[in-house]
Amino acid sequence: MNAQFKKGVLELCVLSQLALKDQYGYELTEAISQQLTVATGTLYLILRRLKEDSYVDTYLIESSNGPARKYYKLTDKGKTYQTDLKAEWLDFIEKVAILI
Amino acid sequence: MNAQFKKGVLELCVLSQLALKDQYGYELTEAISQQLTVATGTLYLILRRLKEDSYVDTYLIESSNGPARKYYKLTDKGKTYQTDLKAEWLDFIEKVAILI
DNA sequence: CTATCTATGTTGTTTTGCAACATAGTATTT
DNA sequence: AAATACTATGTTGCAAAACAACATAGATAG
Repeated sequence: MNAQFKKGVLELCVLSQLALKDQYGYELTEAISQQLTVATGTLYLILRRLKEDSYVDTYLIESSNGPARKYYKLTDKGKTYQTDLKAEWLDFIEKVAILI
Repeated sequence: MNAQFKKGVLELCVLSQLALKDQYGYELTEAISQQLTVATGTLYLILRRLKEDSYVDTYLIESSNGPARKYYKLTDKGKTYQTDLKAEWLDFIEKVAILI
């Protein structure tokens, strides 16, 4: 899969998945991997960026079958960002459709 | 406009524009700028890459109002690449649509 | 006790677009 | 003649983001 296509869009995918419900990193990796190939480390980089920019908050929950899970939750700022970024994406692919 | 969204897609836009007809750099810049904001230097970098990879050939034509124009023409390899890349793009945005 | 699955994280590399700058021919205005 | 603007091509340094590879660690099955 063309790695360049994903630039910026993976972030939107993560935000949109978190808009559905709080999820932990590994869970997100599996959800997104059903559609797109993505390196495991990449998701954690995106999540760290999102937290640094206050788009998400995190909380730990114990797991019965492995290490504790770090859940990610959209902040209000994150919800706004997700809405804006999605609109920008839809506008973008429309304009590309005209060109190609 | 989100610069990251463009990664890889600008190349497809250039290839698709050249699939319509041979064009010179400045002409391509104006055509693509009608839909997407793009720095002038960026187009020339893409065109150089495409030539290095033998996706396009070039030829010079004199101009009556300015310097000579370097026209870019898709090679057979370039046509195949354009078709494949377009299919990959359409598949990609479909998968993103499921996630967001 | 070794392998496997779950789970999170770091580091170095590569690709690509952007801003800024450089060059140059032609035409128009001052 | 000089300055400005438009057309046209190109280079350089920088920043963003994904990838591959690696590191860590708890729980469980063989």
